[in-house]
Amino acid sequence: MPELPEVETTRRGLEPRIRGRRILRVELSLPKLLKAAPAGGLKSAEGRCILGLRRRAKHLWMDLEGGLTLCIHLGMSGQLTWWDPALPDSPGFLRHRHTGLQKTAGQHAPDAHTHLLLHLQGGGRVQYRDPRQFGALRLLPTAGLERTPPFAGLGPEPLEPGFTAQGLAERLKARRSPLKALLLDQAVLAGVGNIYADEALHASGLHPLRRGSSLRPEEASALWQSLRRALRQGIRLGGSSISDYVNAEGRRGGNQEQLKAYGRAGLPCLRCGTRLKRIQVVQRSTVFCPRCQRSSGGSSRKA
DNA sequence: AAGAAGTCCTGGGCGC
DNA sequence: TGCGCCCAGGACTTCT
Repeated sequence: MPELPEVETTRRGLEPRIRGRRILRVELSLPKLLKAAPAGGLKSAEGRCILGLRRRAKHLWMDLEGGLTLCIHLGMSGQLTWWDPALPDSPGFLRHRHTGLQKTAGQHAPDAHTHLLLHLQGGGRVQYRDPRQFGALRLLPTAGLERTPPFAGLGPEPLEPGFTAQGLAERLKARRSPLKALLLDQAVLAGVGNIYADEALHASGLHPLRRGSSLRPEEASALWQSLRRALRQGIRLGGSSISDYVNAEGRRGGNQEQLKAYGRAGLPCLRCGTRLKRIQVVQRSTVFCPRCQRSSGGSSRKA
């Protein structure tokens, strides 16, 4: 599931290849992905130069000349890749696990799940592939983008210097929801999803059902630090490839092998050896260590 | 107003 | 070998 580190990895891989290039033609084969656009639809992007690629939360913002920005959200299975006409295509997605074969690395030709192509001047194209179709495309005015729905309500960027432990504590202390729900709430802080929420809670020794209002200042500080560490590590290792995620070159990340909680239910905790438990919190699978992440620790209540 | 629940969608894993 | 069931989940909408 592309969260902040995966989206940032995609941005870093793609931006140098597309900045300063002109979009010649746009092909959108799944129109329902387009949630907002001028009257001309995505055709309005044709002929415009790409000025840069920014990230806000889990969104990618492709700034175009003439004051428009193509906003891309990868949903949970979105892949935004660069296709180079000079390179060979990989043979495809091979069966893995039982056979020991991996998904082949490298660029892939468009298939039935490729919903958007941006053909650039001079050859090459940006490809958007999204098997589960949870992604979203928007073509919006660049000016005031931060104040435009659905971006207006986003919380702070957890890796920005302005995001402090005190700031996180402030945001959590008025809330009675479970920590897990608060970390997933993009209005509380932006860019965290199920993987990094579980990792940060495990690293900070906090039970996912602890209520935000129950945190002592030092616990909020620990969570702040764990969160930033988990996100930074995710970026450093090129993201977590759990199901579909690949970077701009079509390659898998390396962080999935470093995860200590997410996806490890029933396996021993890497810190204390206790079997990790899985519970549901706000309809999301949540893995934690019943020993390292105790629900007590002050004023929390059983939920 | 915060919080809970329903919705979209398809590939993969599993049981039979 | 193959069918069908169920799960995974980001964020929007709807409801209490």
